[in-house]
Formats: sequence, C-alpha cells, structure tokens
Amino acid sequence: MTCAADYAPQLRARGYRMTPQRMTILHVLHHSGKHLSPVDIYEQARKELHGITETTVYRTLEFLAENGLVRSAHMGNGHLVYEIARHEHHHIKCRNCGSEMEVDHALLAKLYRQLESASGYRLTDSHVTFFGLCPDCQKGE
Amino acid sequence: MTCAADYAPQLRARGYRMTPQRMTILHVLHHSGKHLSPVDIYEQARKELHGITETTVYRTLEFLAENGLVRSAHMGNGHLVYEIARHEHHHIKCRNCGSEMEVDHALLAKLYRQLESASGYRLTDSHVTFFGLCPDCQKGE
DNA sequence: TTCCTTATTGCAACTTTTTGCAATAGCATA
DNA sequence: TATGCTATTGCAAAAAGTTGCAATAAGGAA
Repeated sequence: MTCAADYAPQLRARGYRMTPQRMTILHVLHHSGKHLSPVDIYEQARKELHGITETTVYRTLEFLAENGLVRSAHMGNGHLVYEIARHEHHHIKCRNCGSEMEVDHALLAKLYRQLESASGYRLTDSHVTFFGLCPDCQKGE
Repeated sequence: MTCAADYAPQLRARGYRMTPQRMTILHVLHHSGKHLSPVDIYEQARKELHGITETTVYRTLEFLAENGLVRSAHMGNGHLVYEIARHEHHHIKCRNCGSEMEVDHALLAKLYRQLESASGYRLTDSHVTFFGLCPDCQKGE
C-alpha cells in the first residue's frame, strides 16, 4: 500500500486528506494495470477495506480524476472506466468485438495545438476514445 | 411531424418499422437543434405522445444511433446525450463553465487516416469530445 | 381490406449512479 | 499529545438506466 501512500503529499498540498478509502482505491487501480469500472473497483476495494461503500467509490473516483491521480475514459455505452494516471494515451475500441488498443498521445499532439488555436480553448484533459472495427472484425464483414 | 416521417423508408428498407414513438423522438430531436439527454427527450416526447415510457426512449435512442439517424455523444461525466444526425462534427467543452463549441470533422480527417494506418482499425463512428478551458475561463484563472 | 408474422412497446423488477445530511476522522496548530 | 476545524464518509432515499417477457401493432402478402 506504500504505492498509494506516496500520493498523500500531493493531496495535502491542496488541502485534501489521505484516507484509507482513497489509499485502497488507488492501490486497486495501481495494481490492476488496466481500466476498471466503478463496480469492479468497489468489488476489489471491499476485500481490502471492509465497510467501504459504493457511494464512496463513485465519489472518490471523481475526486481523484479531478485531481489528476486517476483518469476516466468512456468506452462507449455511456459508462466511465478509470485507470491510474500514467503516460498520456488514448484508446481505440472495436465496436464489434470490444477489443482495444492504446494510442500514444504523441499522435494527437499536433491536432491538439490546431484545436487550441482554432477554438481559443486550452485543452486540459486529454483522454479520447475512438471507435471502429479491428482488423479481425473487418475480415469477417 | 413530416420531418420524422421522412425517415420511414430508411427504416423499412432495413426491415424495421416506423412507429409513433420513433416519430416523436425524431421530431423532438429534429426541432431542438441541440443535443439532449434521454430524460430531456422523454419529457418532451411525452407531451407529444401520451403514454410513451422511459424504457422506450432509452431503447429507441440506442436503436436510432445504431442506424445512423441520431448520434450519441458523451459530454464528460459518463452520460450520453443525443442529437439528430447532421454533418459530422465534434465538441469541445469547457471543464469550468460547461460552454461548448462544435469542431468540424474536417479538422480531424487527417488524424483519422493516420490512426487507421497506425492501428489497422477502420474508424467508424466519429464523434469525439475534447475538454479544456474556454477563453473566458482562462482569464479568470 | 383482412390476415399473419414478428418488430416493437409497456410493465415491473432490477442494477447502477447520484444526492443530502448527520456522524466521523484527518491533520494542522497549539 | 490533545484540540478544533472541516474534509470525508456512510446511510438512506432518489434518480437514471437496463432487462426479460407477454401483449400489441406495423406493414407485407393474400
């Protein structure tokens, strides 16, 4: 759980607190390595911290995302998944079989600059999901 | 409601049916001009078609999106909104004040080609939402 | 027009997510 | 180490979204 404790100073510096619930959720995400749904996270977290509630999981994930410790991504269907904030990346997901792959942010960097100058907005978060058909599913068409 | 009736042949050609519920939902979206949440759509639709249910609204929106008559977009927070399918476009949304603007698909066309050749996926749907700070909210920082 | 097939709807029960509020517990300060 | 402020949690209730199934109705064929 040390991995999670490392985040404490970041939170305190902003006037927030490190709690067992936050530690546990960070720990779960840190060790899963992939993105998880809130329900998945709740199921894992309750094994490590008896009594944690779903309410807390939802609120904590939103909080951690706002503060840049985790990242949220929508994978179609209007549900969010969460992963620990690592290098910036995006996803491409197959509409047919659900397979996914990561896309490095470098590929989108130029587009981001164009969007910023065209819109006047300063782009902050960067996760984007693209949808399509993976190579295998294209064959089966 | 003629606007909605125009879609009937498209559906029939695929073996689907035009129903009062679908007409009403298309009518609502067609005249709103902006994207609406399923609940908004339900509230509007029930005024025009007594007895329509929320279940039907959710299912119909998903159906219409699959068939290309409407388009779904996530605007952060993991909830989908829907709009009538017009020209291809994307959104930029301000994380601070919630203001939005449209981005024409032409700006992303090149990126899409790059992504396709880098990933092997064929990109199908195209709606993407970017998040950032609008010009006004940047000033207030 | 009437009949028939089956796509579509509504109902009811259920799962997922959100919200308000009182009780709890981090952690800065003394 | 003890104290106080207030960020955070859990509970309970509500809102939003989903699912299975029987009843209904669109629209092609007779």
